[in-house]
Amino acid sequence: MTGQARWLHARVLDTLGPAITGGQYPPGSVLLTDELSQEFEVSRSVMREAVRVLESMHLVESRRRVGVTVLPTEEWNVYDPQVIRWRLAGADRPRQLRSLTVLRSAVEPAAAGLAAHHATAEQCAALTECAIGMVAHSRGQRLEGYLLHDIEFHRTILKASGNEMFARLGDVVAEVLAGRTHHRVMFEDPDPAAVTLHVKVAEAVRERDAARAEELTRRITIGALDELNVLAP
Amino acid sequence: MTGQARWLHARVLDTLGPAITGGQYPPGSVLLTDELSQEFEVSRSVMREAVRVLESMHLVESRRRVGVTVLPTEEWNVYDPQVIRWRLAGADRPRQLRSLTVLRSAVEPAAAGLAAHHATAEQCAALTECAIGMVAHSRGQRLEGYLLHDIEFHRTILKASGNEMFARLGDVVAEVLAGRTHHRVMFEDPDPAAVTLHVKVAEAVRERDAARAEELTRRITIGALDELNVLAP
DNA sequence: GTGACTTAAAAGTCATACTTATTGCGGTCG
DNA sequence: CGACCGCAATAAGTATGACTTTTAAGTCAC
Repeated sequence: MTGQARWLHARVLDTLGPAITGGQYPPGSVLLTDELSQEFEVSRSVMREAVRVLESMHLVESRRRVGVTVLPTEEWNVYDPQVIRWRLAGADRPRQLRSLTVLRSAVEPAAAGLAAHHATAEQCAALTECAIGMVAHSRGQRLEGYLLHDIEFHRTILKASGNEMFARLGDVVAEVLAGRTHHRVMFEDPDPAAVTLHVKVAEAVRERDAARAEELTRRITIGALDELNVLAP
Repeated sequence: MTGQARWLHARVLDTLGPAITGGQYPPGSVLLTDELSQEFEVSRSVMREAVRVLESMHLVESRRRVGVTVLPTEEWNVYDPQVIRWRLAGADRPRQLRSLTVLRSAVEPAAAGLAAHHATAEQCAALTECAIGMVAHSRGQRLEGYLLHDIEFHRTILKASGNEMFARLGDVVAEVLAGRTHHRVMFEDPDPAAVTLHVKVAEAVRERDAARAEELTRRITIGALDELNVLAP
């Protein structure tokens, strides 16, 4: 996903970010810029830029004569896609997946309702196509293909809502869906009920039935929550 | 709110950030680090740190031999509290308030439902106190006092939900409520119906009635949306 | 024990020299 | 005339050293 970052400060962040969100430096820990720059074998300027980025994510706070202090979890910018990725890669992935799924279950039904009003003809077509793709990949251990269509489906709904805040959650939902798929027993086909629901949502949006789109999407997200409760009670 | 920032790079951001989100440098514009550092009379290192922060917010992208390019709006980290503040201070404040209010109307009812399950005794007490405070300040042009209790009420609900993603929206909601109050005709008292609803939500949470808390909160947010539609149709 | 003074540690700032990637130009060859 | 290749100009990236500022913490006198 991130791949070998081009810039030094980004490469430092690839290590330091996950280390902080992963609890390797618990809140209250003090880091020293000079020490870190030696440890990572980069210049102070590079390390300072990395610290600035961490600071803008409210992961750390830099104070004179003290150092760089790791902030308590409540301060973190947990909506920052980078922070989300770091945390999903870490130890408290299950906890993270749960809170994100709860967020989904609040947002996506509302987004679907709005999408029924605002979706363009192209978006309606895209939804139908995604749903068809999901049906086509719903049997025979073709989870990767299924996942791609699933992600695109939800992304399209969020975008078609016409609300910028909803649209920006597309990446988050993609991470959640990918995380779920990749940590499930891989020979298990997706729930047929969920597939049907997606097809019906596409239908409801196309027919401008907001209430139905919202209700059907709610059932999808409730299903996702139930699944989590079964896997990690 | 921000007040004279201690660090130079932060002072640069206080000007440059709003300039970008405000459309003064439209997407595609190219900035040069050297020029900027002269313009702001800071060293290149300071300007580079500022650019790194903007980059981490996905407002700009830095490329060798080209410069610092302003990214299209869809790329921006619109959940970053700083970005939200910058945009609320700018020209498209109404548009921004609307999309945030829609987000509220999706999230807050769900949060209230969860709060009914998870709120501690202290949080229940705080909610009741806030509601009482709102009632007490609901007449006679005491909007500032009303606002403070209103903000605290919603912050408490979001926190009491027990979901970290919801909790982190407390600041956003605070900004929205403040923005709404400060741009309304100031001699108008708050809607009595809204006040009553808050009292009832506090009651429902205390009595662990999730469905009622959710429904009542939904009415509050629908009211907020209606209000927006009246003021800016 | 309290308060004022001193000190030292760490981040912040600045200037400069140097490296590296990339774009765009210009020239050559097909 | 167009396509391709290589060169040079440019702007960001990196490294380093000198200096400033803030502030925690220790010390000394009262």
